Amino acid sequence: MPMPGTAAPGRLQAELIAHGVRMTRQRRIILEIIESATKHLDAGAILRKAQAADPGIDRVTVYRTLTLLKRHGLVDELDLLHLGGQSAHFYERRPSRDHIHMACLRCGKITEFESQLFERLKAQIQRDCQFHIAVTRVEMGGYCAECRRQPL
Amino acid sequence: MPMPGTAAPGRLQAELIAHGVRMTRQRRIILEIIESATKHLDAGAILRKAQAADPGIDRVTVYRTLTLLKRHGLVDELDLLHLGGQSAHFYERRPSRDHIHMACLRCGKITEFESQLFERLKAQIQRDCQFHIAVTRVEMGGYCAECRRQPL
DNA sequence: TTAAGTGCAAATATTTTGCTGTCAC
DNA sequence: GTGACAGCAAAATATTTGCACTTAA
Repeated sequence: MPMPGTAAPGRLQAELIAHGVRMTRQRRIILEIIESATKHLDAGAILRKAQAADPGIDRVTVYRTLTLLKRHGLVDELDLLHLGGQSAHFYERRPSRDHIHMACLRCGKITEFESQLFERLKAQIQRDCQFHIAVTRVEMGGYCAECRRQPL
Repeated sequence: MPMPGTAAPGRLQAELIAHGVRMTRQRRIILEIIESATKHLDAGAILRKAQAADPGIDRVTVYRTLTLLKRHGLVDELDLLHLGGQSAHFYERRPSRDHIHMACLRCGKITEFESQLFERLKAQIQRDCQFHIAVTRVEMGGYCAECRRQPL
């Protein structure tokens, strides 16, 4: 049984192929990196991991693959509130259920949280605003339980 | 009576002064632009408006003022899902009540929405996750009522 | 075979930093 | 008067584009 949030290996690859997209050695590597990531990666981190598997992979290929995945709605793009002054984007496989990202402004930890209330909020928006939601991005900055216990 | 979402003119300036921040001609211009904005502005748009009022104002001054405002929690930074391939950030005065940003992926219109359900969601997170929320950023991409009525 | 994809180089976009002179308080 | 601020130049970071070669289907 897959862990929550984890999908069968090769799933992204299968979905892209189902969308009629051509599969290449470079894409397989990049998809595998995104699928097996245990934390949020930015384009630079994906590039570094990809080059560890195949030194010839170019930065541009990473960006183009990310664009492709976004276009097919298979990954979500996050900013995670630009912790640490970063202005890069982070990527994650689109989850089956939307979740909220909590970024600790002190230790930088990112926590994810699913909530039935959030599902209700989306339903309310779709109904009251006649707005059809395709993608959501919820980021909250604050202070995590651990940091709140520590002295300043 | 002020319009919803609108504050007394000079309010940002007063708040910065109250925080012990030095007030300059350039800052006054930039603050006034942010306060009177009717839509979300990015740094470039703020710069252009500022230079219309005072051609000597430098881009760097705009960025430094935005950093200052963020540090004092007086503006929020948004990405608005990078509609149109932008990668710039947008800024808005921090509202008294958090709201959700809805970005139409077809016409680009940004709509804001306040919801008691969202307040409940935040309360749930603070309670269940022991996470103290300092700033929120909620962006939803989708299709607005008008665009849904139009033929493709 | 051939349309799509890759790598390389260069360009673009956005934001930040170092430094020197200026101004708010 | 002095420490914070502004402008200028340059750098750093992040991402995109043009083009010739390669490859998946």
